[in-house]
Amino acid sequence: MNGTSRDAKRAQSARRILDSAREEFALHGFEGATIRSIADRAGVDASLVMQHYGSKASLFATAVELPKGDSRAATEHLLDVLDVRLTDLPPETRALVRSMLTVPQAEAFMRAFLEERIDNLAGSLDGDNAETRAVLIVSSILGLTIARHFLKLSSFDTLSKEALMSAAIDWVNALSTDALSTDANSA
Amino acid sequence: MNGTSRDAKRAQSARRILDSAREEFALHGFEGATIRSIADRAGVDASLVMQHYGSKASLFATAVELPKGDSRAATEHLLDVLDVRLTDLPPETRALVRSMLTVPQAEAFMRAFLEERIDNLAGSLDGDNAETRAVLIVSSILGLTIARHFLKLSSFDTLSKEALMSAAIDWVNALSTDALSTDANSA
DNA sequence: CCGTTTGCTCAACGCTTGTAGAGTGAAATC
DNA sequence: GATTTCACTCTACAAGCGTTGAGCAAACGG
Repeated sequence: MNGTSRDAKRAQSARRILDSAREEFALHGFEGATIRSIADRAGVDASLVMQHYGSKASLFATAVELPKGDSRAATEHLLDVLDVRLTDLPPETRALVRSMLTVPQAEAFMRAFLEERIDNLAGSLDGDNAETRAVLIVSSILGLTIARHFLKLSSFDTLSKEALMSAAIDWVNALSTDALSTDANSA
Repeated sequence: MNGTSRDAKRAQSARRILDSAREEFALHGFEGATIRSIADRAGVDASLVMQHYGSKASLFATAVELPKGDSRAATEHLLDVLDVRLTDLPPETRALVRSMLTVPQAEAFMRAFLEERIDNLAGSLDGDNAETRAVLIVSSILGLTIARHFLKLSSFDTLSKEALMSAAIDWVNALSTDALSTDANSA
């Protein structure tokens, strides 16, 4: 009448596999990570990975699934995002970003995600050119994320997180409060 | 006594292969592009690619080699960079960026490139926190480039290039002229 | 204690990949 | 015009990949 020992064991290994997948995808991307490397990391045979998740693609899809309910993106929330992006990234986010330039599926997912972010942000910005400024903000945070966590530019070791946050906040505020002129000294 | 017909033909096919390689690497990244797909695009056998460039890795290295002599990066030049990043990217740059998240070699190359850019820019900026602002500028241009040319966010279709340039210039100017306060209303 | 179920491993497949070497046919040399 | 040279193709190989199905041992239900 137990009924938990077997199921629990299966669920546990499924979880271990998923965690390993996230880490491998985060480290090496979709193509770089192999079913075997994921299985090895989980201390398990490669076949078991298939039996649990069907295919490498669907494993990636579930590994990259974001925690959900993240759709509020007002300006104040933006600072939290910025904070997170400057400190640490969860493995599922790292996995998604790592593969977005080489895997069409990940690219599409990322595009949809960022476009939603831009729409929400543009809606909560006052003044002219709301969408333009929203695009600028979201793109810049993306660039900051990549430079910091993937390219690991040495400046991020040297500079304090506080200095970066402070400058970034000022700059986001500049864009958020419509402090922009409509004319500039172009070359 | 001719001596040019054969050499010329060889040089010509080498060139065609290199162009094909750049395009394939730009489209699919290092791992996604195959020697065979490159050879096919060049209308040539896969073995010839090897005989010309030795290995896939060295082909990628030469395909990604930037035109050289691009090391001046003053603030005014920044606007040109921004302009280029918002209009079109040469295939070698696309190839490099495409693979920078999955190929360690490309990642290292990109890091070195951006760090040099940051150093130069920081040197030519006045005021406090020059390096912090330089990091912010360079990272943001990177993000803009990725969002525009790789993720192809729909906003870039809607918005005019001029509007984006104008906003981006204002914003770069804001960062360039030290118009930042050192305090902000954080959450 | 028996028969069944089932989480897991083993061994193997078909395919694609980068790469190597033999072969071919036309251009260059004499 | 015979011989050499060489740009190029053909064929093949070894390794790695995702994926599959048979088999095993432990957990279950009676």
